[in-house]
Amino acid sequence: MDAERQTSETPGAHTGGQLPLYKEVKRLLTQSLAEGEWLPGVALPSETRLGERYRVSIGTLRKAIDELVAERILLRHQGRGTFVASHDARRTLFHFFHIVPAGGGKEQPETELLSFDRAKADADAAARLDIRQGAPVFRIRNLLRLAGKPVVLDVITLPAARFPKLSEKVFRERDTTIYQLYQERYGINVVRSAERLSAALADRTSAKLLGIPAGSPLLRIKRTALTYHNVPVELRESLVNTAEHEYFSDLGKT
Amino acid sequence: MDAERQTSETPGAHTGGQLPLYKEVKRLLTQSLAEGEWLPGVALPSETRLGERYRVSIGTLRKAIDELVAERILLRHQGRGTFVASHDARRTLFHFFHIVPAGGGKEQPETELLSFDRAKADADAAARLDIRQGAPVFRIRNLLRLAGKPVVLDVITLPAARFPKLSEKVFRERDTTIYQLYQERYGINVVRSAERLSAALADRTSAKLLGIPAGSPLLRIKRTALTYHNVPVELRESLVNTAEHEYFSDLGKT
DNA sequence: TAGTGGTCTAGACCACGTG
DNA sequence: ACGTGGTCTAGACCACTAC
Repeated sequence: MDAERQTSETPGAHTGGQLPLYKEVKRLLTQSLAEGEWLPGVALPSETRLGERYRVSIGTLRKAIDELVAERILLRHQGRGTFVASHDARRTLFHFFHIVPAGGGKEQPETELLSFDRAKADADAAARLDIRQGAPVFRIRNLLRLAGKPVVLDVITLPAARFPKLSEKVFRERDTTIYQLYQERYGINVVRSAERLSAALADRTSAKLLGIPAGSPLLRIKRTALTYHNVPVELRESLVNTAEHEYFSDLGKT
Repeated sequence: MDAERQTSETPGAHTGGQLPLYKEVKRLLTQSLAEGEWLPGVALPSETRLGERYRVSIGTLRKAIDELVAERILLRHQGRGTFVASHDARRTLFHFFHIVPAGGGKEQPETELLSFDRAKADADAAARLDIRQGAPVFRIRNLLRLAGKPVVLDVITLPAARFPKLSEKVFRERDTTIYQLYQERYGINVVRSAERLSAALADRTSAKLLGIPAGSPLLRIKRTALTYHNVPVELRESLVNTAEHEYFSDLGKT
């Protein structure tokens, strides 16, 4: 792999360091991804070539890629190549939008921008975004409709430092998903999210926007979206009217 | 692997069938697990021995086990062996109990049995448990306390056919987790769960049990618990007071 | 010391997608 | 026909655990 590791002459004896070689390769691959060497949607060099680049056997290289594929950071297509996962509408829907009709199936939400503001990070947001308290953030509120009916109210918090020159205009005129916007305009690829759920009652404002009586029960979702190396890039608090929809969670799924 | 597959003499040419060899090995391993050949907590034969048993190379055998480990059905311990995942209190807490204090940390819940009844499966339960409508089921209601305070109200539905001679006494006298009970008494090992969440309002009964005002918002969790081969074995509907707790969901976590 | 899983390598062949 | 990922094998050595 590197000079220190290459001292041994016998094959299969490369465990000199404490970190397995394939983990190191994975780290280097992730780093290249984070630096934008391979952009979302494009194919990586072939496994043979990557093996040569990192001076590891193809088996070791594959093991590194295996893990990135398991984390849905890379996608393999037999006969075509290995690709950087890209935020098309389908991926966002399947991996980051967990609201489904109670009956089953899955539909693409339509988004309506309600407001766009600048603000300062409070203590909680700062901690979760790993920025300092009081740092400038953008606050975006959206209303999401499913089958034409309002179902979700989103409040998004973005660290302004990572999204230079973001404006209401950009948000209003986009015709892509929000994660596609981050990706295309800022090179930020959201690869994972962690969510905490609770129940709440609709206040007057939320109720009116969602077209339900005040005091109706709502599902509250607090999400942290992460990019490569588990760096947080977005906070989102969603209020969901679960009268006709549900949040679907299936861990351990193969 | 089998006669048909062994016709080829050259190594590395075993892809005669449509299913990869390691998938077939995985299926056979899962089958042995489901049949109780290796019980929860015990070590499987060594990889070398299993490779001989299924007449595959150790690499292929390991790839089959890799997937079962990723699904948390097996556990590997370097130097000790590969073990069947077992429902001790810790595993249940970490992999099947997603309620955490809003502040963080994780605590073991105490369970109080509220009622134990026989009933007939309605259409929905029958469909989810893959049994016929009207088939006999057990219905168990539990109150779960965290740090001494009531937080969760559980209604469990079990297909009676899979749990012969289950009685209130058994449930009342257990000093283990419920999934340990299934495991030890019925040889049923819950390995995965799928959950659907929504928000609801506390009715009078629930409110009284949880010590909150009627009309308080509650998180409703509908869980299907599955054993090997994704066979459903338990339904559970939980009502959670999320005033001081949250449901934690982290898909895609490595 | 012996046995187990963990890592790494090298090479052959198969299946798929593209031209 | 060619290049890509997918499967399978065989063997060497390392790291950990138990005795």
